[in-house]
Amino acid sequence: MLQVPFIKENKETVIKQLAVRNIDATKMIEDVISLDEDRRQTQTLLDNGLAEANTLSKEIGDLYKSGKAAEANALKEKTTELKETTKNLTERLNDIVEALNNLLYKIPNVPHASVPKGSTEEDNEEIFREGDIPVLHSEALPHWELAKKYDIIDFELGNKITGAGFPVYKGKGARLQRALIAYFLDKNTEAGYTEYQLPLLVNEASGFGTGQLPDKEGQMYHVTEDNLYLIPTAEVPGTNIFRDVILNESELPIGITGYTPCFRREAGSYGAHVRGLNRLHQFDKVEILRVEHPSRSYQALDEMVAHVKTLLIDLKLPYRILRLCGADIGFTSALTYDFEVFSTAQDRWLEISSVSNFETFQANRLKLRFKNAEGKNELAHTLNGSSLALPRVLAGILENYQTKDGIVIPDVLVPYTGFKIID
RNA sequence: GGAGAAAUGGCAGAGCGGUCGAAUGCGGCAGUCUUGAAAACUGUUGAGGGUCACACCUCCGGGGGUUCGAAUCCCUCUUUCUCCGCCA
Repeated sequence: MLQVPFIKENKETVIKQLAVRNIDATKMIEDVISLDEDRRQTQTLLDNGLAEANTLSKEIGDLYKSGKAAEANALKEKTTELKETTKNLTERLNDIVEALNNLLYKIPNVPHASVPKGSTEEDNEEIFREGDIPVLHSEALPHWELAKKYDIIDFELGNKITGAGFPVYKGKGARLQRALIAYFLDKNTEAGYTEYQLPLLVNEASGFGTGQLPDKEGQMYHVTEDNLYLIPTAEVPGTNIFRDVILNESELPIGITGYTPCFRREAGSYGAHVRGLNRLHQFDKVEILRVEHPSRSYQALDEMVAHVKTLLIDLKLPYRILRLCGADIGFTSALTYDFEVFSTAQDRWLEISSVSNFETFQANRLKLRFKNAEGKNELAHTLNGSSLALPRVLAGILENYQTKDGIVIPDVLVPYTGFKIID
């Protein structure tokens, strides 16, 4: 969430930049400012009342000690009224703070200056493209057909065991999946990220910290019995490592990577465009995540983008990078680059990574700070990105690497799979 | 799942219902000393709100209560530890 002092100091810019998301935030911003004003006034009134009560209590204590019980009792009378006032003020303050927070939760992050305005995902800006699109033989198939042909992914079996969107990977399909996970983790570790294994269920506070709660709980599976949520991405447990943490400046930057299954309800999305591996309720993803000094978070974002590029170059998959427009960028993000792999057999681009800088938006919720050079606590910047999301990479490999003899395994993966072809 | 014990500042660890934001030790930071370092000594060292800056207010796991007054008493939740049961 945005910081109130920031909103106050940059009111016009905030409104102008939120317009990039097609939001007219004028009223919300003005309400925030006036609620905050209200908050401070009420707080001051309350504080004065409490100060008076404290003084009275001390006097009463002193009077009792010196044996003047009668005078003490007289003073007690005065506290009754005071208690009533402070109680009312406390309630009023709580209401104001709640209203203020509810409002702040509704305001998305301020887009970076480079984010293009736009009304649909069509307006995302392609900034880079690399890799040759293979020319496939005439009988080339989409990946769900290939999965069936080589018996490596069983969607029907998943339907039986769980339901739609929970595929079962079999034999070389399962092994290829594991190979990709291991490969990505190794590459990320080489690039300086520390590997973590994280919980797959998170509590409410964690969901809140990264912004999935309170508004987007519909995205997550909820275990009501224990009030826990299945993670939609490793970003949630990963970033919450740093909830309520004050780092030393010297500890920055921090980079971590982790593989987790991800669970998403994806309510309401059905149809041809979600066939096969294109959109699942459970999928695997390797994530990279950073905590950065504000002064270099955009440099860090560039480094993350450069790193993800190397993975795709190594896999020899044709890809492009999009700078998301205001209509498509996530609620918590200031700037997001999406990576898409070209799926030849489907003749379409598949999103396989999303790399974002959240600036202080998450840190503010998380209370993730570092002690800066002046010895003051300052919010850090958080960033994360997929490196990479498995199913669509798998789809890309199956489709782009298919030959009449079978699916050729990309060279860099062979040490991990132990085989060179799926046939 | 059952029975007990506990939860205090970066860590360890005191704390009688009033003067406790909290002793003490360690650690951290600054300084003295030293060619430099160590040791020793001196000082300093939680977070949030508020203010131009002070003042002032809040926070001793979370929430609620008793009281003029709560880290201290009561209720409740959570977590941790020990024992039992179950178990990869």
